[in-house]
Formats: sequence, structure tokens, C-alpha cells
Amino acid sequence: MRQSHLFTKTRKDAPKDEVAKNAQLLIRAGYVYKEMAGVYAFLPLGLRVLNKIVGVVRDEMNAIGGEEVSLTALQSKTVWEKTNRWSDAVVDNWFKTKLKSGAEVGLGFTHEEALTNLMRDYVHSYRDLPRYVYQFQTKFRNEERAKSGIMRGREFLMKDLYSFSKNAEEHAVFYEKAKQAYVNIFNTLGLGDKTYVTFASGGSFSKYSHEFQTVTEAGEDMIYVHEGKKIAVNKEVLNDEVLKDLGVARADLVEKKAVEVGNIFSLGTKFSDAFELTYVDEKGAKQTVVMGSYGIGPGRIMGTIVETLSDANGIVWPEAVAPFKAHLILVSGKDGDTAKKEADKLYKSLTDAGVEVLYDDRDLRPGEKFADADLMGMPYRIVVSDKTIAAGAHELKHRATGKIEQLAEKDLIAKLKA
RNA sequence: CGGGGUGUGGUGUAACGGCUAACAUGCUUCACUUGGGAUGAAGUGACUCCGGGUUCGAAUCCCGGCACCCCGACCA
Repeated sequence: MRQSHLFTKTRKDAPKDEVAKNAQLLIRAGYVYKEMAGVYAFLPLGLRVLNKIVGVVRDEMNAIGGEEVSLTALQSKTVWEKTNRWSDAVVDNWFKTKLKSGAEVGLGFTHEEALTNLMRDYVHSYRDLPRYVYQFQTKFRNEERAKSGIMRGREFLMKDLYSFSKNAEEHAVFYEKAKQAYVNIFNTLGLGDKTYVTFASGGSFSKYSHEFQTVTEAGEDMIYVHEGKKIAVNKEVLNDEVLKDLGVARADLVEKKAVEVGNIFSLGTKFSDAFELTYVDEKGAKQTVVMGSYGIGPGRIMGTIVETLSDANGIVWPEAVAPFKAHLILVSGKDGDTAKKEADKLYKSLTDAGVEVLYDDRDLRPGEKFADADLMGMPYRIVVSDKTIAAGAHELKHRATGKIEQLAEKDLIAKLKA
């Protein structure tokens, strides 16, 4: 993409009402726009990042047998009354509104009820199970206080998968697969080193649930990390019994601030009981479906990546989520034409080779372009100038390390294609 | 929801109750420049969040509202 075709621009100053680093950088670099507190629009670059994250998550969900759907944001009162979660006394962050008819509807903050209700139409026999159904959907939560930029909003994208299994054993097998899939996701997204499988409260159907917590000062949770085992315990469940279960000593745990980027939860038969989601087994006996839920927030992950990986000059995207792999910078020479022709040519060669390139073809001085490139954070920066032409090699700079390489065109393309 | 704070050109800031609301940046035009947000010139752009009040006079003081930020609580 030619940068001259991008309607967003970078800015030197962050708006004064943003304190969170993720929001400051994402707004300055033109990735997001703040509509109101806790509500952000994704601009062309930001949407590309979000979609990259979604793609990584989708691949892993499909790999463990997920089937993607898209449920509705509008939710009917009657469905939620079956679990008593329509009540404002029980759930205090509903966004509720009314149809013209006067009927009450809510904007979904999660979808256990909706999907369990839906699945009754399709699950009748043991032959229909297990099923793993997921979606990427905008959730609405009327938080009393939005904060931390895009990391805790009132409207946000979430991947939620729900598992429907015949029994606890079958559920447990999938639960472990989902846990591993989440580990894979955070490794691919560049957060693996800082993300810990964290033991948290399990509710009434299992002893523990598992959160995926990424260590960052921008987080809201306090966790106790065991580096050796690469696990952690949420402060809310830290006690002697838990330590014994995990086989760790309190002295080996280090307290850290972290943000919950994903969580997996065994639901047991809580929802299947409420909706009478049952099936008939091989012997003709009626059984209740055993469920689990598995959430992950792509927008929150995007904010977490910015919080944890950016530096003084701006954002540093991991390759898996960068909107473009490379940022091609044209430095106009004295005649203003030679370098442009060369950069145009390289841009075409790279895009023809399938490399995602943002081409800064704007008529600006080099300093401004370099500053923009650092701020926007593509993994690789290529410069084409009279200097590089004279040297007969392209200059490739790694955003994360600052390392600079001189490469012939074919080597450059081969490297970026990889 | 409790507590604290802030609302001034697009953005960041300034202005004692008193001159035509200032500076920087952005944007437009011209010149110059082209490896780290250069330089010069000329322009553009604000009912000082909204509504009331006090005063000869309000960006400034008072009351109400709205918005935003921070701390805490909450986060099924």
C-alpha cells in the first residue's frame, strides 16, 4: 500500500485525555480513533492488525475442531431469564434497550445463553457430540469505569468458543487441547515469553479455571509467577491448598502485575441444565451436555502488544500481527527522480512477490519519514536513496533490534518472503 | 458507584477578574532543502464544553449539567 493513499496521519502529540501508553501510541500512529471513553474505532492500519490477530486465533480454533459462527449482538430477555442473568441485580453491566414494540432487548456481553439455546435445535443424540462452536463478535459491557485505552472498553471484539461434550471426561480432553491452542496463539503473537497459564477460581463445576495473563505494568490483576514451571496463580485464589495442588512453594512465587488476555472455563452443566440441552446416549438414556467456554480478546491483545513491546520511538509489532511486514522509505535525491524510480520498482517487485509493504512515497524530508516509520512499527524498514543506489544494495533495518543489513534485491525479497 | 482532577483554534499549552484570547505544532501557498520530525516568508484556524448567576467588566469567581482522565470498588 502506498502511504500517500492512507487517510490517517501520524501526530507528534498524544491527546491529553489519554494516559495509557497503548492508546497514546495507537492514536499517534493512526491505528485507532477514540469515539468516547472505552469505545475505539479501528482505522485502516489498526484493522489490519486486529484482523491479523483474529487470523492467528481462528487458525488455532479451527485446528482443534472449532466451527465458526456469528451470533447476534441483540439478545432477547426471555433467553437470559432462564439463567437469571437478565436481572440487573445479578449482571450490572448490561446495555439494555427496547424494540418499537416495547419489548426489552440487551446487547450481548457474552453468549453462553444464546448459543446453548440455539444448540438445542441441533443436538439430540450422542452422534451430535462433541461440538466446538466459536465466533468473533463485538461484546458490549456497560463498565462503570473504562480505562487503559483499548484494553478495557465498553465495546470490544472477543473470540468466544463454547464446547459441548458428552461427559466430563470428553470435556477434559478438549479443555487441555484448548489450553495448548491458547499457548500456541500467544507464542505466535509474540507474547509467549510474558504470558503465563494462571490458575484462577473455577466456579461451581471445577476447582480451577485458567487465565492467560501477560505480565505488564498496564495490567489490572496481581498474579504470582513460578518461573521454573512457567505457571502462575491469581492472587484471588492464592492459598495453601492451591500451592499444594500445584506442587509449588510460596517462596518460589513472584508477585507481578498482569493483564488477562484469555481465559478458559469449565461450565459443567450450568447452562445445559437451564436450557435442558440434553442428548440420548447409546443406551437410549437421556444425558446432559457438559460445557466449557474459552474467551480471548483480540483488541486487548493488540493493546497488550503495544504496552509490552513498544520502545521510546514507538510501536514494535511482531511479524505475525504487523499491518505490513516492511516499510519502504523513499528518500528523494537531488534530481528527485532516480531514487523514486528505483523505489517504485522495488515496491512492485516486493508486492509481486507477495510481501506486504507500506510504501512511503510521500514528498517529505527523510527525518520525518524515519520518525513515522519508527512510530508505526513495521518489523522491517527498507530505504531507497541516492546513497543506497550508489552502494548497489538495499538497506534493511530491523525495527526491534536496530540491526541494519545491506542486501541485493533478490536477497532482500527472499528474506522478506520467508 | 465512592473519592480526586481537568475542560481554551485540528493537536499540545499560556493568559492577575481588565487591551483585538497568546505561543508551538498542524493545515494552505511560495522559496529553499533532501539520511532523523530542517529554514525563511505570507496565510488559515476559538461564540474559551453547555446553561444559568455574580460583576461596570468573566477563559478566570459561584451554581447546575455534560464530557474526559486518575485512584478505589467492580470485572459472572
